Amino acid sequence: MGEPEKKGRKRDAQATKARILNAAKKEFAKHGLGGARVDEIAERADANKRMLYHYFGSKEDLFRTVLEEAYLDIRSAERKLNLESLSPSDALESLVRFTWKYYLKNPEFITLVNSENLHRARHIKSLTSLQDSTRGLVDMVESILKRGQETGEFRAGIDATQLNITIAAIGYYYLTNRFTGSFLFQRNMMDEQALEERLNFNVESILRIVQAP
Amino acid sequence: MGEPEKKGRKRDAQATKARILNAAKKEFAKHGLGGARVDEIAERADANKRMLYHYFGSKEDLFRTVLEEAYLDIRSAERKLNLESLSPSDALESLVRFTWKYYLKNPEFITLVNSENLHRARHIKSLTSLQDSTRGLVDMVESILKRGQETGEFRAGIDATQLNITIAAIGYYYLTNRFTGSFLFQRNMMDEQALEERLNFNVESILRIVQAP
DNA sequence: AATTTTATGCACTAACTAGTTACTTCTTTA
DNA sequence: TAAAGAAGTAACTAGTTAGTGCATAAAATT
Repeated sequence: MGEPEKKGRKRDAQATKARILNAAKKEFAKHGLGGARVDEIAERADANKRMLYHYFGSKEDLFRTVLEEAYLDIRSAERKLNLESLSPSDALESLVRFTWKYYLKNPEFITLVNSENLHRARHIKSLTSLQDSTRGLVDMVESILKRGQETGEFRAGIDATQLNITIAAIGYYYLTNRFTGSFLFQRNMMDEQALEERLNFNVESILRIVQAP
Repeated sequence: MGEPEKKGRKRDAQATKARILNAAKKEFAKHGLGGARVDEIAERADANKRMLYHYFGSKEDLFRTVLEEAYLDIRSAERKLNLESLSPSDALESLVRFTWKYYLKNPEFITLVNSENLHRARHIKSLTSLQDSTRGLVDMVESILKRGQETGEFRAGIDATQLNITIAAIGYYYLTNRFTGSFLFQRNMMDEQALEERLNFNVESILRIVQAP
């Protein structure tokens, strides 16, 4: 009864906008940009389609906003890890574990990124804020690598962007292809033990890649 | 003038089927299952839509056939590598390089797999032949790992499926996300030098993951 | 040559979809 | 409290889309 009923609900632009955005994220993640239905988004947001167009302009503009929020959210969460305060190895391990868990808890992120790449990244092209926060992530890894070289833990000459891509890749690929993978490999890639094994394999892989001989 | 004109073309079921399949692969890869247009496929195949339904039953059945062919093709190409005749390290390096080049030359493969995973792998679920050929690939890697342990090149306890997934991941992720990546990292991920650097990074990564201390 | 089977083409439909028009209701503030 | 503006709704439109009915043409078979 504490839930706001549609009839009795007070007018609240912010809240309506947020509901639409949230419903859109789910719908776009589930069906991709092409497969998503504007009517479905409006209905699931418990809002009117006219409101959706009022606040977001078009289906594609809505998609752009959803993408922007998704990217800003993961980059913001990464910054909160405070990797500077950890040893280089621990910092890298933390990042691998965080990335994995973020993908696991936010499976929409992966599908949204896939969809945006199907459309050749044309929606985010105008969002330079995303470039800045990405630069921040690369800098963070670069500084970890530098510290690791200084302590002698890590070898020299590792490209921070390449390592970043690899850290994302080994989690992302496993999870985005979990449906075909579970069928083809004939093992349930999503049961608890399988997930734990994969994460451990990934942590070990990244550390082996950077470790000094 | 040597090209078969639509009017004068002799009837050839096999050829028509193949043209439709080829056009479908391109269309599905470009727009995903949901975004692909049946009319467009028929037109690009220089065939009639009626033929498409005659041979393939439905859009989804056509998609299934395209997927099956794509998977069988990569698995078949992998088998031809003859990795058994190489040293364990060389075999693994060959597999990494081959996988990368296959994705690069067949970008539709990646998009098709992404699309199938968006649909929770429901189309390939009936195709047990794909499970068999996947099993073959895992066995191949397993045998390389075993040989490597025997020669002392590789450490023990590496899971062949995990390694397989990682080999695919580090190439696949880079290429499927090349559009968002090029924008976010502000570097052209597809220029010749970038591709070469990535491939070298990947070969080195895989070898470091398996190498004995 | 007659008959059957397979390949091809056009025109149609029923359902769906992004976006809009025209309107009402609530909230704020001059 | 009256007016202005913001929030919300229902019904509609114009264009698409997957899939089909039906007729015909070319091979294959008898």
